[in-house]
Amino acid sequence: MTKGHPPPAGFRLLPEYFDREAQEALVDELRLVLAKAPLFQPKMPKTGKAFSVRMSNCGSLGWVADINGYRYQPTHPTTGEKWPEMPSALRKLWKAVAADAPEPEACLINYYATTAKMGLHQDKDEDMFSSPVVSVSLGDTATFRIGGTTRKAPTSSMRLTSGDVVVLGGESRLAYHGIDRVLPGSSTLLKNGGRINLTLRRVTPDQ
DNA sequence: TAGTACCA
DNA sequence: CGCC
Repeated sequence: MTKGHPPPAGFRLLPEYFDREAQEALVDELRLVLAKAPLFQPKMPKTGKAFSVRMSNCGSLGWVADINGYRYQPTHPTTGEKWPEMPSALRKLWKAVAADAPEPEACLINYYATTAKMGLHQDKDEDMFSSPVVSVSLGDTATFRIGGTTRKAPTSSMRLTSGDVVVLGGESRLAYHGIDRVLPGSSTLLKNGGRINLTLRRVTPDQ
C-alpha cells in the first residue's frame, strides 16, 4: 500500500517477484560475490562523511563513492580486482522486465544493517537514462520513499519486502528516492538480519 | 547534493 | 540545513 503522492509514470512494484527458494539461491550467489568483492564503506565527496549503507558491485562496472566523487569503474576500490560476474538470475530478471534495454552493466549491492538509511537521491551517474533501474529487495522489510524529479516534489512511501522488484523506468527513472528505515527482524532470509538491495543499471549508451 | 532533519 |  502506497501512502502519499503517487510515483511518476513508469514506476512499477512487482511484489514477491522472487519466491523464497529463488531468494535463497540469490543470497547464496551473493555470498560468493561478496567473498571476492567485499563490502566497502562509501564516503561523501568533499566532506568524506560515511554512508550508513555498505556496498559492493558485480558486473562489468561498479558504482563507487569516495572523497573524489561518484563514478562507475571496472575495479573494486580496495582490492583493485575486477568486479565478479553478475549472477545469471539477475540477467534473466533484466531481460524479463527491461526487454528493450541493452544488457545491464552494473549491479550495485547495498547492504543495510538495521540502523542504515539512504537519503533521497537520484540515480544519475549513468551516461544514459533510457534504460530503467531495476531493484531487488532481500531480507528485512524497508520503508521506501519516492518523489518526483525535483527535490521539492511531493513524495510517497511504501514497504518493500523480501523478493520484491521495483522498476524505475520512464519518468520515474530520475525520480528522487531513498530508504527511510529498515524494520528489524521482519525477515528470516539473512541469518544476521538487515537488508540487501540490488540495483541493476545500464551505464553506457548502446553502440 | 546517495550526508542530516524531517516526514501528516 | 550547509556543503562544494
